[in-house]
Amino acid sequence: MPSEVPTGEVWSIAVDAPIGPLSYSIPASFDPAKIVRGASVIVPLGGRKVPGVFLSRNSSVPAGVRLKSAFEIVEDRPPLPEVYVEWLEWLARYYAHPLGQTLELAFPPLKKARLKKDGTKKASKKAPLIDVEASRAREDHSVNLTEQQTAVVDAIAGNTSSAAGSRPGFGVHLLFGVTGSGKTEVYMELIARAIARGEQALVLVPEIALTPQLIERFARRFGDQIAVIHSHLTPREKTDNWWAAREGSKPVLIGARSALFCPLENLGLIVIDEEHESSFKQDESLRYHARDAAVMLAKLRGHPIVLGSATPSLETWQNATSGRYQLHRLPSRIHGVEMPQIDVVDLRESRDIERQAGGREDGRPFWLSKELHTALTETLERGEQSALFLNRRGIAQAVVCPSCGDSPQCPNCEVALTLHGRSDLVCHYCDYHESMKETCSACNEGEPKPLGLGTERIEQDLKKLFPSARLIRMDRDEIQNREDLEDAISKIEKREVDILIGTQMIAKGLDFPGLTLVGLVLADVAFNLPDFRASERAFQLLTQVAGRAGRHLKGRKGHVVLQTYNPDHPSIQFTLAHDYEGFARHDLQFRETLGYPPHGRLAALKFAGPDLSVVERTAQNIAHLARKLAENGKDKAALSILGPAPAPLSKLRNLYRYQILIKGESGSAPVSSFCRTLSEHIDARAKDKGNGAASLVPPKVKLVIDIDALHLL
DNA sequence: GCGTAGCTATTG
DNA sequence: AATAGCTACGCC
Repeated sequence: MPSEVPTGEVWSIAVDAPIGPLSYSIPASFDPAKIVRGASVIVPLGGRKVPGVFLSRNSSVPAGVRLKSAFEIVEDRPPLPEVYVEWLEWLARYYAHPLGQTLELAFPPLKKARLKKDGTKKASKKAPLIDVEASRAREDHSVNLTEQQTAVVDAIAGNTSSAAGSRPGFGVHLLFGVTGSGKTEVYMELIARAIARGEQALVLVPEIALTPQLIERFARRFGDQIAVIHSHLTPREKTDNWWAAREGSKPVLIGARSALFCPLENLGLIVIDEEHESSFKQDESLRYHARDAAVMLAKLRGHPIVLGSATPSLETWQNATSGRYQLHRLPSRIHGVEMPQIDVVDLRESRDIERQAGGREDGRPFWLSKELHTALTETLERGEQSALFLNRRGIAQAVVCPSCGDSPQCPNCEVALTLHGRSDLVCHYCDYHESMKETCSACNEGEPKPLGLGTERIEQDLKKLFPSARLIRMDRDEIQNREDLEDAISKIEKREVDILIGTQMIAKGLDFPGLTLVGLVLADVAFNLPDFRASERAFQLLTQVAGRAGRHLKGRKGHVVLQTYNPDHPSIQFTLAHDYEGFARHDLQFRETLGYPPHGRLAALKFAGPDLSVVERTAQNIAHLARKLAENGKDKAALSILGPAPAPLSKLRNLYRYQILIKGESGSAPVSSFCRTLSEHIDARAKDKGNGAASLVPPKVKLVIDIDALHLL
């Protein structure tokens, strides 16, 4: 009470720390015009200075608190538009993340020593005006859309063509079409119309798809009117692009997930391409799903959002077929290109395919069927390109001692070590590696033998089998950064490669005219995971990989050879038939019987800590609390608490992992609000510690709440 | 006696 | 998340 309150004004400010908003007094020296909800301000917290955001004027000063004064308004940060504040408040609530740390995402990073600097943003201001004329010119390039494409554009943007007509209101539109059906042209026409209305457009794509090719494609249509944000830009480039979009000098912003947080005053359209991609879900800090968050933003702002995919997530498909979203189909590949021919090879039938590392008379390695061998040979002879896909790196999945059955495990993780090179045993989850011993270290007798298959082994075998073929391997061992990826892509485009071997890295978005054969070496890898979404991911992956074949062939189909031990698996059967809708019907039915999303919602409570028994006990305690809360709550019938159970990967990087799943029935989400309640109880118990109540989550155990969790491993 | 590594509690 | 404050230990 000694510090006299300078102006009497007290504001609730969301600070950049994992705590709720706090109250601060505002010095009289502050420009009253700048003290507005959404403005960025620097405040004292503990012994330091942190950024915060004005929320609201406090009518009453909290009792028993010595207020501190805010330091200064951050001049080089534009205040957040109200609609963005509301959206970020929703995000923070829904995903149970501290508000201050959520709001912070909507600003450019703060300079460490932030004194008055005036130059920073003016530099970026000058850039915009230059290009307007040039981009005008490009706008005039009218693009010929097919009838179907035009119909979709009109359905989304309203029939009045680009003339400044009425603005289309909120609506979620699923653009459902195979690769090559022309989704991008639809996006671009919608964007062009938004620009014509004087609005901005935001395009989100998976980070991996944010290639120069993609940018170029948009640049050809929109010239310098586009800003791009992704994680591989330098901080300077990022800041420049952020400002160009923020100030509206570039009407189009293309970016990965995080670009969603750039506040665009005139935003009138959002496009989420490849909406099913799981990389749209952030797996740390604010665990948001960019697609869902974008839908909420569009709703608050009142404009359309377009989700595009050939294999929509079942969540989106459910919404589209139930009428919540609008479904638009682009049924055929344009320019008369046909879907590839997919042949299945049943690995159970071909006895000669059994693991005989030595190979066979014709020199074929054990993993290569006669059918795929023939197809490869013929494709090589035609001078065309092939791609072999296997979602597994290395030489062998594990090594096993033939005399005692032991196989070396990672000391830090609960997984087998993978063989790389001649004798390198590597853990795919941490950086651990050791060299393979001559004799088994468990029994001192047997000589460890490689078991299973990886891309590196495929490459080795192919080198022997086709000595003159030019091979390239694309997996995380070979392609470490963007540059590697671009080099590889350009090599393939220049036809300096005959056979491409890769993991799912090659599944996404790559489009090579010379590629006519795709071999799926072991399709089973995709769906043999202990996750209820494994079938969905497998179907999407297999369909995408298969779709790489013959994308530019005329009068002939691309060829896909799919090797599997489970030819009857739904993921495979529906892939063969190019039948997404059949797959969706099938898998949705399965999900319904178990009450899994999209029938209801799911949240995961994930525990990790160095001591197994402590982690287990903590999980049990929280599960107990959760069950008690669920019983008392009004939604008790709609909620079920599953577990705790060890996570499928029960130990990673020396941390033991447990999980509790919170499952809520269909309808809107009580799951999120239940988790918030639960989290509040846990926090409250932690505060009560003084009274002898032990904290529910001991310091060594980390608990994260993952709303709408996507990865349950 | 002091210096410090590790752990806890707190932030208006 | 960052930090100030506290405790237990190590050292000459």
